[in-house]
Amino acid sequence: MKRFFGPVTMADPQVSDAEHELFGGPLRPTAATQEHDVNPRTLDHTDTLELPVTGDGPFNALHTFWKPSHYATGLEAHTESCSWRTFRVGDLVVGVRLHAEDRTVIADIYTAGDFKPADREELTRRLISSYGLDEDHAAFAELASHVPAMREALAVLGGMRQSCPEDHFEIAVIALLLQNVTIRRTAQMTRNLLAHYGHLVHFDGITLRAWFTPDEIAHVPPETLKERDRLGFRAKSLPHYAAYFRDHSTEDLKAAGNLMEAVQEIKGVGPYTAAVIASHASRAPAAFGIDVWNRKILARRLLDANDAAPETVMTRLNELFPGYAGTAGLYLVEHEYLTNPVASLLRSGPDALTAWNAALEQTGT
DNA sequence: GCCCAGGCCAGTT
DNA sequence: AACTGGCATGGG
Repeated sequence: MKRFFGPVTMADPQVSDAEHELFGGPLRPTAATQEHDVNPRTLDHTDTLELPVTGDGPFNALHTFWKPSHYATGLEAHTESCSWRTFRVGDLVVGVRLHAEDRTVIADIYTAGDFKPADREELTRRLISSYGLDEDHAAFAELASHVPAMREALAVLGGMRQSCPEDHFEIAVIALLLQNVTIRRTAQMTRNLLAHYGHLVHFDGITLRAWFTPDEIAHVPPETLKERDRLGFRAKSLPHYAAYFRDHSTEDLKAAGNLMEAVQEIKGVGPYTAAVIASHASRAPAAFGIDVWNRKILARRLLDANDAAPETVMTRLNELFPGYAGTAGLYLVEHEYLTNPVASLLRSGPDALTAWNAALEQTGT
């Protein structure tokens, strides 16, 4: 460990703000920040998948892969024409480079060590599902085309699908970290968890983080999550999340009669987090997790008010887009951020990649 | 100091 | 069932 400034104590555990600066956020003073050089694990090109978009309706590759409203995690990076993303497939860490040619998504796969046929099949299913490549989109497009408040969003984003490269556990953790904090705090907690328990990989010229599995974090005591990772009251919840998703496979969850109710048995999962899991990982188009952020956006766009009660907003959303509240909310929120994205596209070219990689590799463990 | 963030829970009416 | 205070933390 390199120490640039004074002693590093247990009370000085946060990761640096180097990548935060890269991602465009304001900087806090970093006088005593500890900086480590971390060697990412190199993944090799092992496969190429060609995935046709089989669902009907238009397909918008850029805005399916990249969502302007999503905060930076280091798990993915995007340029105008190409995206990189990590996936956990069982215990494997997989790097994927995505681009689209018309209605075919081409996924170059990078792994360390053996990549079995079963892994290939699982990743194929995962990619198709994560980006909704087999989902019909025409019905929503038709419905939305008749709602004036949606017209502009549909014109610019049409063909965008819900994206959720996260599995149920991963998206549940994201939603947990969003609870009752600013995005700045969410990003801080995400950086801490991924730096401390995730993986750093390098493939196709880019360095990215990868998630931890439930097994890899289930043993971490709440005190550590609170004091070292700055999770606040969420520190008590994360171990419950890890245990639940360790013990309930994706197949179990799909078989659950009512997923929204089922996951609320987890301590720290309420209506909002359950709806995020359902609408994202389970891709339920009618589910929408309403929070103080999207509530205000939807109040302006659907009710011509600066804010409104959540029930009022949900009633309006459901009456305008029956069966598609989640999809409609997605379009309106992404449109809100399109001209001023939370995490911008990477410029194409070696300089931008070099800066990106350096920021991730200097962030502490 | 006080208030608010991309909520949830346990304890009261 | 519907309210309420407390929970952690950091920025404005």
